[in-house]
Amino acid sequence: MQRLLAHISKFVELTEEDKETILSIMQYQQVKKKEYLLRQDAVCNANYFILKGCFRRYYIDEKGTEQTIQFAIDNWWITDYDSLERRAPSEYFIQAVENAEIAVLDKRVQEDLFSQVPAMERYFRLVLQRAYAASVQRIRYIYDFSGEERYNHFSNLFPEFLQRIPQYMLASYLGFTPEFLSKIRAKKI
Amino acid sequence: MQRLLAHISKFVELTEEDKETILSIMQYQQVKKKEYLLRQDAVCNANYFILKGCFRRYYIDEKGTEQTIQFAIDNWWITDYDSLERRAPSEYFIQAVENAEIAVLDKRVQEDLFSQVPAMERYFRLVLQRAYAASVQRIRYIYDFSGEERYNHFSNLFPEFLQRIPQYMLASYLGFTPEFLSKIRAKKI
DNA sequence: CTTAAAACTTAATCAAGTTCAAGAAAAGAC
DNA sequence: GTCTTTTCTTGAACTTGATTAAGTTTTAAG
Repeated sequence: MQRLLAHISKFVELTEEDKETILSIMQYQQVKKKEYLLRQDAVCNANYFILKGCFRRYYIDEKGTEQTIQFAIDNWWITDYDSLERRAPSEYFIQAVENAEIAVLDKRVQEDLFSQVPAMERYFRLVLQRAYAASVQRIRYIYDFSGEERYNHFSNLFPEFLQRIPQYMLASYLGFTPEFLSKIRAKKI
Repeated sequence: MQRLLAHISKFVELTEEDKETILSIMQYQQVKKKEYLLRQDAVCNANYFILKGCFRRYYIDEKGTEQTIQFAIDNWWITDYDSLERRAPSEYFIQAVENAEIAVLDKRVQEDLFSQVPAMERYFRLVLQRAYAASVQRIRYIYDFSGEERYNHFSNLFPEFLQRIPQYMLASYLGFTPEFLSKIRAKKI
């Protein structure tokens, strides 16, 4: 859980008391590969901070294919904010891509955390600001670059990551089919 | 400026004192069509709330073409969070698409606002949560639907909007060329 | 009212990526 | 270790949308 406190401390100042409050309100949890934190049609009940490992958020499209819309690794939060906030059934699955350790912030105690540690409100504002900017940047990548260019860019940024995830997950994340990814890779060799 | 207070009040509770503080810190401003709030290579100095009118955020791609990455209308905020927060030169232009009225939150007084009205920190957290969810949803639209489907969806959601903006701006926002938009429209008639 | 600039249309050609289908390789389960 | 399931590959036919270039319409300016 020290990773979580370290991450928060990069954005806001925390007293020792704040740290204890955070640790008392959030839950440490181990998650096995392929386990779910959220399934389609369920209401999302928590925000999850990844201490170690990798998760993905995906949905099933009209053709019945899984489409990965987000990957999250160490030091990222993953949730469905829309379902979490509106208490509405989610369209998404959140699944562990590999064995992982997480810190859980349950919706029912989220408000307690904000009132006891007001700095956390600021922390989430800053984290969301980054997430929003990254998401807009991703739209720009989709518009500006071809599938092959996006693959090259991704594999340069996260070379070790390529080994950890199945190609069909990466293909849908990058916005093309697994067959096309296969062809891109064939070209390199 | 009452529109701004009304919008904030939808997310958090404000006392009369809070309202006065907000009004004293934020600046009302009129903007003419085609005027800029931000230009490429400048550092973004404020977050802008649109009281009335329409703005767009765009960049110039390698081919020298303007690509509109965001539209913002009444009751939305527009800025470049990345430039604003990191104090780095922006890659974007923010321009009025039509005559507009805005409320300006200057970066230099933003912290004063948050310390005097802590509810604003929460308000921005909630606004950013929505903006982030909307941006991810947009990626999903790009992946799931064809250009024609995205145009139909947009024109059903914002029929009056189609009349207000030039087609080349909409085409780049939806992720295709003006020529292609022209073809889609020709098919309908 | 006239002219220039900005925005839009049309059509032919081309490239990027999908679909479908079949087979090969890797990874888990027993 | 073998069997089953999951993941990856290959190729042919097809679709969507980009590009280029010329012409038309609309808007704004003097």
